[in-house]
Amino acid sequence: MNHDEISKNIDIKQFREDLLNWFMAEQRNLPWRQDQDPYKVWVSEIMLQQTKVDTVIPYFNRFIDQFPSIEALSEAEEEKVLKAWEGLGYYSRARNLHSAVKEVKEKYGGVVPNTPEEISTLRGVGPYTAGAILSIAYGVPEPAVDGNVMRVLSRILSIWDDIAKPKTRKIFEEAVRTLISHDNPSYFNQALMELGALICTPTSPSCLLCPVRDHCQAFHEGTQTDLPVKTKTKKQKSLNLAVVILTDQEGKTLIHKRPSEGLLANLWEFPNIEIVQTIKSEKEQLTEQMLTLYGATVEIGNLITRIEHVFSHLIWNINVYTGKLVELEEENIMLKRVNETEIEPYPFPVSHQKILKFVPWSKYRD
DNA sequence: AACCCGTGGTT
DNA sequence: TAACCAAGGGT
Repeated sequence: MNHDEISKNIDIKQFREDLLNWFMAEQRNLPWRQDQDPYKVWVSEIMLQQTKVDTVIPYFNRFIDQFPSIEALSEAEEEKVLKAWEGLGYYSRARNLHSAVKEVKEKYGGVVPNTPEEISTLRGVGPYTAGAILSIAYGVPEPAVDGNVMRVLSRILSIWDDIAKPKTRKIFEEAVRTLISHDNPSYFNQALMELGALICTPTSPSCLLCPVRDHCQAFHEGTQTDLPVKTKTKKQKSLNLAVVILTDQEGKTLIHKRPSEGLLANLWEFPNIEIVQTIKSEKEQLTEQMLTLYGATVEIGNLITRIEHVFSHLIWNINVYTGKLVELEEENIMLKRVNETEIEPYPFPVSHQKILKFVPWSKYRD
């Protein structure tokens, strides 16, 4: 959709004016809108990926409090960064941000780069985030196309391409390049997203309150709830896990650091295995696998609870057992023996925070 | 391109 | 309640 096709249906100048006037009057007062510090804009944009504003606010405030600058974050230990991210999900965002901030410190003298080419090389900064930081922090007229923008513009411009397809984003980027205000790219991009969050919502948009409904083709044609077109996602797969809370002779409990790649990378958990359908019981499988995986000789006790945890793409059905640690072949960096007072610094995913509630700490408290 | 990667709120 | 949704990126 090029400039001529768009200007045929829309008075672009009037559209910008209506959108910006609405944003200046109605924008929410958010912590990352206090200033245009590129570092804070960056942190907020990473946290806001696939995550609601209300969820991000407390995390953002604590994170900036703890790591107020590029300098501070670049000197932090990864374990501390993951702990600050604990519960937010998509933990590779935290590890990528940490790594990219170190790179900005070393390679760019601590100054976030202000060109699309340079900023896009940073880990975790894709097309959306690059455009968001450049426009919001530096006033560069780059598109920042997220789910909101695709929903809003699919309605305004009556675009029926499937927004689930990766290449569709380019269509919207071209549209934004035509529409964007060069006087205020920051407010223009934020206004499109704010409109998507507050007015032009997915299921029941508040068209009667919309500042740009006069420009909206979908509103004119009554197709606003048919747009955007988005094909279905496939449903999650289910996995059966057995977790064991192993207690040693001193009454300490064993925790394990997950691998540095894949699901919940570098987070801590209780020893666990995937249960497969065989003749062997769960307890037998646990006993064997604890030896194979951890070099741990164990006696499995009772099933103490069952927990379900839903991820975006899979479901864990977890059976939680108690157990005794009889012998550990070797002490390992990836294995730690902890008691209740020592557990706090370790970052756990929410799935294991649920399990944490069932650890029988009281059994060996003095 | 298709799949992996979390979590919590809404419908 | 199952499905959907939210300021996406990496592989």
